[in-house]
Formats: sequence, structure tokens, C-alpha cells
Amino acid sequence: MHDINFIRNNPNDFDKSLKLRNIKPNSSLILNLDKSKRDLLTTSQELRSTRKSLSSDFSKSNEEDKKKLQKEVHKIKEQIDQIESNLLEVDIKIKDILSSLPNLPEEDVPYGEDETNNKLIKTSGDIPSFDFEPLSHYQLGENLKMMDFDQASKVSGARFVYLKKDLARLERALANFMLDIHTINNGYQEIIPPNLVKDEAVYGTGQLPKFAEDLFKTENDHWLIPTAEVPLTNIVLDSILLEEELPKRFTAWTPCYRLEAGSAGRDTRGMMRQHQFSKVELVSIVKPEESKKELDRMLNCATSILDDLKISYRVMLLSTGDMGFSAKKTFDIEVWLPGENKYREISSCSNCGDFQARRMNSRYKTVNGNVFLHTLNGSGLAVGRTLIAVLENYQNKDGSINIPEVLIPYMNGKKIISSV
RNA sequence: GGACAGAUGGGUGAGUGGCUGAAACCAACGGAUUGCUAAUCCGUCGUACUUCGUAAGAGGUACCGAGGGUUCGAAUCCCUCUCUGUCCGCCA
Repeated sequence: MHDINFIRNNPNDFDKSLKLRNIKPNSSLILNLDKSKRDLLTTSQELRSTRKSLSSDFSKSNEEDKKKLQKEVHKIKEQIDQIESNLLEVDIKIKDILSSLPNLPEEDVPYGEDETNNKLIKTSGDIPSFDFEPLSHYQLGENLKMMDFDQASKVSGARFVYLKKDLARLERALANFMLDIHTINNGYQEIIPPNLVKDEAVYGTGQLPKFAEDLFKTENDHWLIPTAEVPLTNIVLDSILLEEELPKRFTAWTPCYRLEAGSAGRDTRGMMRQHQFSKVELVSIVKPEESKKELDRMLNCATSILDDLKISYRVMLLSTGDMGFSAKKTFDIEVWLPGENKYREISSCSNCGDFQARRMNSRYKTVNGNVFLHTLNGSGLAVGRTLIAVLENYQNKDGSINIPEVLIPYMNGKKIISSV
């Protein structure tokens, strides 16, 4: 949600920033509506004031005056009703516009229409070489008979999978490893959040109202979370925090449910793009002046997982056209997948500034009043895709998989996954 | 699912039609005082929007879970919904 005061005071900056996100200017439309809203508001407040003072005279009046007063107030009431219904209409229009415009990018975000303008920030690790043709994760998984897409499609349809035996264990090992790092080394508080949430929560983080078609909804009007970002960030929904509570850092391992409506035909094979996947999420709630450095910190927390797993990756700064709706600035971490012979996204770390906080009405107390918080979220990491990366990077010629050293304790001491 | 009870400012809690934006107490903050810890006294102490003003500031409106209704006037009466608590039933 955008700050109407900012738009009033900086209409040109607002439009310029929107233009960076390839959106046409909006400020004059918004400000016109805002002007008429305030006119209506002033009128209605004056009428209410009159009504109040007339009413307070009532008990002191004689019978005749009482009748007059009743009549008069009736008239005023009709006017108020009329004006306030207009007011409501204008207010809804303004909110509709404000809540459907994406966040404004930070100054150092490169301009671009799409991912082709993303900027490479760093590359880590060498691209591994194999003395055989490396297989894709689904070939490896199916050969091991630990990844079953056929049965999943009978039971649940396309874009689902059964993981079995050591691969099921590996998924759990990865999640536990990530959670341990983030809670013990990185100061995140572990949470098990609700996986079904209400409209308000999904609105708060910005998936609603624009992106309802990407989400699963229950018959009872709950949404299945598309990411733990939603319940974790909404921990501060509609609340006023004390300064000493900040920063707040939360992590959770949850399933994520996505309809993938716009991606028919894309990544149809394998575990790359599923309706359900698990992810370890990181969320930080910080003071406004601290969000920029918190984003760097969060990025480091996420990349450290891949460093520990000894898998190569690169970090991209997303261009204005490739960023998500709520983000001011986003880094993607892309992991090297030998089976695809390219980098694929495994994490996205975003600073949302006060954009979500305004929608959630989340503030903290300062001596100068209550101030909107800044929120950040990042994957740390997408567990399903990390499993893919481990399989493809640690594969052997015979189709077995070496277990990364840091995961061995989490695999009950096992060092290799094989079908025998 | 059934039967009750409840929802008031940071907290406890008073308030059943007008002088209540809301008592009192606690917490918090500012100050005074006692040599320290503590105690006592005085003061301040909700939010949002808005009007006037360069500003300091001065007004106004709304908000007592949410939304409707009754009334000249609603925290207070009526309706609907949501949530919380207790008991019963069912259940991982």
C-alpha cells in the first residue's frame, strides 16, 4: 500500500518510480480522487458537528422547539447519508488503485522490462565437471525408485510427487539443517505457523487482491499459504511493537501451495515446479533505517546454506521489471544444475520497505509517534529445489548420490544414496 | 455440532440513552523531594482523519470487537457477523 501523503507531496517522483516498473502515471488520478474525498469529508464533518450541537440543545427546549429540532436534524441526516455514501465510493476507488500498484523500487535497482536486465552480483564456486553425461534429478530419482511421479499423478494429478526412502529423508535432513543454521547461527526464531490463512493476511503481504489466481482456496474461505512469508510476516498484523522488540527474525519450514496458473507447459517434468513444495522461509521485521543492511544480512544467511553444501550458485539483483509486487529490492540466488546445464532460482530475498506494514497496519512506538515497520522475506532455501541441486551436483556415474558432508549427521550417518 | 457467558484506552476494570473520548487503579513518561535501593507528591499519558496557520499551535469529526438499525441524541437499546471463554458431544 502506498502512502497517500507521499503522493501528495511528491507526485512526480511517484510517477517516475512507477514508470520504472513499466506502469503508467497514476498520481493525477489519485490526487483528484483524494481532493474530492477530502472535500466530502470536510462537509460531512461540518454537518455532523451541526447535528451534534442541535441535539445537545434538545433536552433544554420546549415541546414546540423540540419538533423543529427533530425536523432540522432529519434534514441534516439525509444530507450526511448522501455525502457519506459518495465519500465511501471515492474512498474505495482510491484504495483499489493504491492497493493494486506495486511497490516503488529502490534507487540502486537496475531498470528493465524483465529478467534479461537482472544484474549479476556474484558467482560462487566453480561449475562442476563430470566425466559422464550428468542426469537430471528426475532421472536420478526415478532410477533410484525414490521419486514417483506416475503414482502421484494418479492420486493428485499433475505437478505432484511422492518422495520415498532416502530421498524423503534427504528432504527432511535439508530442512533440519537449514533450520539449525538459521536458529543457531543466524538468530532467527523458529515458528510453526498456520498453513491456512484469511483474506486479511494474504492482503497484508500483497498476494491479494491482484494475484488470487495463483493461490489455492478452500471451500471455507481460507487460503493455502503460497509461502510461509504470509503467516510469518503477519505475526505483526495490526500491532504496535516496542522499539526493544526489534528486530524480529522468524524462520519456518512449511509446505507451500501454488496453482502455477500462468506456467502451463513450463518445467512440466520433475520437481522443479510443483503445486506443493517445502521451503524454509526467513522473515525479518525491522526499523525503517535498518532494512537495507538487513537485506544484505538475509542474503548472506541464505547463501551460507549453499556454501555449506558446497554447491555453486550466483546472486542476481533483479531488475525493476522482474521484481515481485511487494518488493523494493530483490536478490535472487540461482543454483547450478548440471542436469539442466544452467542456473535456476533457489531463493529470493526481498526488502519490502513499509509496503506490507502499511497493508498490515504494523507499527512500532517511537518518541515521535507510531511508525510503520519495514519487512523483509527470503527463502533460506526452497527445500525441494535444494534437493534437486544436491542430486544433480552430487551424482555418480552409477546413479548413486553422495551425501554432502554437512548432511551426513542428518542422514543417520549415511554417506551415499543408492538403489542397492 | 449443542448450551451458556463475554469483547471498553498499554494492562486491570467502571460505565444501561444526553454534561462520557470515556471513572478508578496499575504500568509508562516528565518534574519535585529524601544522602543510595525504595518511598512520597505534582503533572503528562489512546488512535486515525481533517480544517485553519509559514510555523508554534488552535479547532473539528470518527472510533468502546466488526457491520447494519432504532433515536433529536448510542459504549449504553435492537439485528447480523467475527472472535474469546466455560460446559456437553465428536475427534487427531
